[in-house]
Amino acid sequence: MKNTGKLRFGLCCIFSNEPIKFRQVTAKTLLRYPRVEQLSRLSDICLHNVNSLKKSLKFVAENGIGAFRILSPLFPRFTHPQVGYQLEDLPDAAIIQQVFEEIRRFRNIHDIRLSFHPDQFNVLASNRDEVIQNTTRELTYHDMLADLVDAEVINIHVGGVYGDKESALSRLQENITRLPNALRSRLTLENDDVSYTPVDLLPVCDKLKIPMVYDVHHHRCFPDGMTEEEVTERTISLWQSLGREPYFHISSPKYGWQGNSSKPHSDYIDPADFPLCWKEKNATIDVEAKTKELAILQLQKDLGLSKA
DNA sequence: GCATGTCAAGTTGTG
DNA sequence: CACAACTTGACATGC
Repeated sequence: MKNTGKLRFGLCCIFSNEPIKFRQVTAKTLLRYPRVEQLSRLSDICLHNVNSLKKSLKFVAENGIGAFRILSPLFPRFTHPQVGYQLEDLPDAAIIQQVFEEIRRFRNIHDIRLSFHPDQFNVLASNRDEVIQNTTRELTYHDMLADLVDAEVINIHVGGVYGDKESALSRLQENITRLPNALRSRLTLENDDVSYTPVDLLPVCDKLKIPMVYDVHHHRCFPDGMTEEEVTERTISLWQSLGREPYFHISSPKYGWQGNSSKPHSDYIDPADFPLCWKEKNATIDVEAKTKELAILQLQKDLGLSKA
């Protein structure tokens, strides 16, 4: 993989101002129609969404943004037990494949780093077999998409503690080692704001050779005794030991840092929240903010990293 | 049109 | 116990 040797920012999933939209459909709606019509509706949406993805990468490349997080329901309800489907079931499968091909080429030429962040239902530490099976199915879907677009990272949280963190972490490790190799090589673990800190995750990541995505906002919400500098260095060495570029997340809290249980993301990133030790690093930083691409462009400006 | 309730899924903390 | 929060609102319905 090409490496620019610079800090790059990542846009998460959707746009604020830019007229690029992704479509959705619920299982409930689909279930009102016979299978043939379900597939035809799904095909329309999937084709629309891959075209939107292509536009997204174009925007990203034109604006000096180096990474893009792809929204999980790019193919809505793909793994749903009643209405789930395969790519080849869709009437537009061939065209969709062709758009994927264009996306892969574009990504490669412009060195755009692609990732996924499967949502909170994916819990590899669960003590319920059903949850593990659903998670595995969902991660396999993400891995298929990752193949189609040449994405590097599938990033998840550990999830629950179940009153015993050691056991949960050991189940996590057990379940990770059972995943197919290709999927495992894309998997990353992210520290969260209520249960698992970098202190919890780094030893597991070292052992399994799974890199950690360091979310500094979560770390500030849920500190663990390590400094931001220490975690940054450990994160970098983990990724570098695998020959890969480190991955960070940044966001600003909407209602300040006062002991507020509710911590929605702010519209923009306060440059004061950007860790000094991240500057000059060779790393990718996903920007999690309500105003999406506007927040990235503003942050690039604030930090003197604008394209121009 | 526009306002409002709903959507597959897990887990936790707050009020 | 109900609900919001989490990486992200969009969609369906009813007026």
